[in-house]
Amino acid sequence: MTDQPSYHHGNLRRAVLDAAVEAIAEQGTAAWSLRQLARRAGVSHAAPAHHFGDKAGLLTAVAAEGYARFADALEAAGDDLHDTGLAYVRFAVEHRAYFEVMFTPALYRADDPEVTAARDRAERVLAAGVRGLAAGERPEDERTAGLAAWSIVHGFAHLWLSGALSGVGDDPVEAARPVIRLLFER
Amino acid sequence: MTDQPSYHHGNLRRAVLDAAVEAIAEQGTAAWSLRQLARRAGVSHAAPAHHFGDKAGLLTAVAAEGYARFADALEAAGDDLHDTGLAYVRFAVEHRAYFEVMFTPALYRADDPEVTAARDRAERVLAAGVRGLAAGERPEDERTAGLAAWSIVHGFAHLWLSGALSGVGDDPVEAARPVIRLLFER
DNA sequence: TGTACATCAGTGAACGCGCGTTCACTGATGTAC
DNA sequence: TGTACATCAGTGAACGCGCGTTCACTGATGTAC
Repeated sequence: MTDQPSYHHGNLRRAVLDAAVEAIAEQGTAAWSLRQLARRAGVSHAAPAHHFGDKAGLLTAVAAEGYARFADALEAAGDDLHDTGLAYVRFAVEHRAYFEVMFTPALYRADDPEVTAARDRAERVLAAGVRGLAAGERPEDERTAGLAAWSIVHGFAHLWLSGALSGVGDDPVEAARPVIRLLFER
Repeated sequence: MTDQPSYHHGNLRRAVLDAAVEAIAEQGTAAWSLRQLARRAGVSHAAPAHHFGDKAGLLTAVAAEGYARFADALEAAGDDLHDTGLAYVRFAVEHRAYFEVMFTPALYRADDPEVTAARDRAERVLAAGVRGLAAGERPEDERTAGLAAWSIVHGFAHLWLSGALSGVGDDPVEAARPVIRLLFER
């Protein structure tokens, strides 16, 4: 996340992170090695370990960056919970590598402070959206509404990523629109 | 799936499958090898490959068995879509290894006939539940209702498995109840 | 401005290890006569 | 019922390979004087 310019060969940290995201998007979260990433990034095979320690360290950086970008995307969607929901689905689809790592905590150190800070920020954006919509309801109803909203967008996104929604067309964000509307506009 | 009694050492195929499910539940879908499974099952290291060919073959068998058990669980829940939804969440929580493999098609051969047959059966149960509930509505509304129902239970289950719903208590099935109710009973 | 030194990102050869795969084999079961 | 043979699930030694890790190094940059 610190994104310092590196000394000898441009920004190696950035290059390795990008290679990781690329490899995960192509091959999933399992089928890659630090050496493969180094080859992809055009650096020595020892460089990734030098920067990140091990795979979990690298994936922790991916998760932290992912949650930060995710929070940015949700914030940019504005105050309407529908739009926040669509932004949630759009992020998952457009950044599937980040999304898959973020929601597979067995892969990384989920208690890393940078990760928890970025994740908390994303959750605060979602919670604010729900509060705006369920204002005046009883606290437990607001909580249920929040869980329902989170579940429906997350479920839609994950089902689409897993290929289960093949009959839904090639624009998952548009396909999500009536589904999200159904939850709150009746 | 065929579950034939094996010749020399009891049911080796079954033993390897059980070891795989156990290992995946403990360590995730990535951090295991065929040799490790063989050790866990107490068989020679060549046995898993003998039966399943490779990791993808083994995971294809896990996915097929998972979808079959999943369809059984949904069928057993009866005609009420709420109960089907709760059964969906319960299956994910109680059989997380199967569930995670099933919805990560990059891990296995998703076009395997046994897999597609079991998956189609599960989807038919879900579709029937939605039809019972959305009867008389326009086709596209029924489709939207089906997507919404599937998304909300899948999202809740996946969020819980990923540890994101830590504030929800230790009984995810009970916690899912009001969330599912919110979708259809207003 | 110039020189000498310290720092440290990144290198690359070397290592030991667990992996998947191969392959000749063993031995229990099923079948033919 | 007994014998001889075929089948094939499962074994275990051996292989070559890519992996993560170590470690002495290189060389560009930053700093002190």
